[in-house]
Amino acid sequence: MPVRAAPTAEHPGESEGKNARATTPERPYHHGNLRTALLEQAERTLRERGAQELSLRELAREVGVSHGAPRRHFADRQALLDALAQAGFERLGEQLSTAAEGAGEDFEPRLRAIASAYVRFATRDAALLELMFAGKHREQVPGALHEAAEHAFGVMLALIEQGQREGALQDGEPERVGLVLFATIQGIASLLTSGLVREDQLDELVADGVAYFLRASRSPTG
Amino acid sequence: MPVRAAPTAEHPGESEGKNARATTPERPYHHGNLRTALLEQAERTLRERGAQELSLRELAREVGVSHGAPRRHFADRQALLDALAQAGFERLGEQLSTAAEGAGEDFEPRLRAIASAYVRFATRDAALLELMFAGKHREQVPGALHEAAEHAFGVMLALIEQGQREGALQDGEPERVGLVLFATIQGIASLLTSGLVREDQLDELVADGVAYFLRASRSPTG
DNA sequence: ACAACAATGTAGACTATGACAACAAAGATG
DNA sequence: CATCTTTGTTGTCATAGTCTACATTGTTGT
Repeated sequence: MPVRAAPTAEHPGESEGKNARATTPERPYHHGNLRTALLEQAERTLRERGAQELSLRELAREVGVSHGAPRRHFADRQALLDALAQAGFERLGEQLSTAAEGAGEDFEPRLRAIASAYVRFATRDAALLELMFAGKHREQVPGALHEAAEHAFGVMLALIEQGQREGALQDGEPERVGLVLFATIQGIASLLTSGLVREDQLDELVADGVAYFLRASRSPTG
Repeated sequence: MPVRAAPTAEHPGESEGKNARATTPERPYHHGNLRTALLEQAERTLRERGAQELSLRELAREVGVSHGAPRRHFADRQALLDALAQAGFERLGEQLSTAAEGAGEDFEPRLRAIASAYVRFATRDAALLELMFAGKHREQVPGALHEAAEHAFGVMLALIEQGQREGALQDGEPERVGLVLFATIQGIASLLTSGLVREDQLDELVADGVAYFLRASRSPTG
């Protein structure tokens, strides 16, 4: 079902050259920044209908481009999903950063702010977060994705180091301490997106998680 | 591509009645317990190639049944996935139970055993665990699935209550305390399946997580 | 025994998708 | 302005999910 009747060399269509402009909005042959447009539309669909519903062909249609076009920017469907996940980690990193900065200088408020921001992200973009942590038990985790994830984790690391400098947290490898915190928060997000905890239990759970982490970090090492 | 050339009323085949047995293994028209067979094969494929690769038609082929047959047992693909997730939660619950029982009577060893068992499950059945926590941000979480999940969580709850009776944990709603523990462990599993932590970091991380939980539970409430 | 009836499988059709290849159009480059 | 590269387009193929009509078997009530 060609949208416009295949203009071959023999049948140059209605010679929609530089003048015929009445019939169609006359989209240019080249989209301009198709890749970005696809990613944006994909993010919308992802949020509204989940990853399973994401179809390259449908995206192409929605963006107003032929079904083969996306292939120039994403080798296959998985490549698109990876790009989405990467963008997700970058956005998450930014949101964690701004949350931390917006919470003042002190360690504890910053910690709470980061945890809240993380969970807020999970609430608003559940499907995206799922995608970001979808291991796919895939052998090849693309480098760029891993890097973006590390960067988001880096925000937490910096916070841990601040906590240690201020004496609120015990010393020790920041990565190791950070992973425990990261796991707790991501676990809460996981319980949320899976529907095992309701949204109205969230604040309490986040507060509890942070409180446990802080309390443990102040106790003598066992 | 019919495996056996469509025996219609006009062409009753070679009248493969009760005697003709030389040509084919002669599968009975009714499989007997197709549902189970499908689930088992699905679990294998899930473990080896992930959920994305799961195809009803391929399952049907592998089990030796026509492509429409699965429909009698699973309304659609999602129903199969839900059944897999449910079975997963049931199996997880069992494994947590046996781990706890096998660890003696004391609270702390039991806690460690449960955490280890959980993470072992995540290691062996990463794709399945992903499926179990795939929120699908679906409005309708099937009741049976939710029930199975609650049951698995119940094993943790019982442990929490034991800890409280023995004074190892503070008092408080067990559900609330349990969620923090659950989140931490599931978060670790999440980091694992997503590839953000390597398998050789696991033991340490689990030990840390449990230690944090225990230490926090013994400190004065903040 | 046997005649409905329900449960389970089969076969075919339809649409959609992802992936690929051959071709067309526009930009970039010298 | 000729050539090369990038980006889109169109057509094709295999496969999947889903639905419908039909076949076979098991079950049940009489």
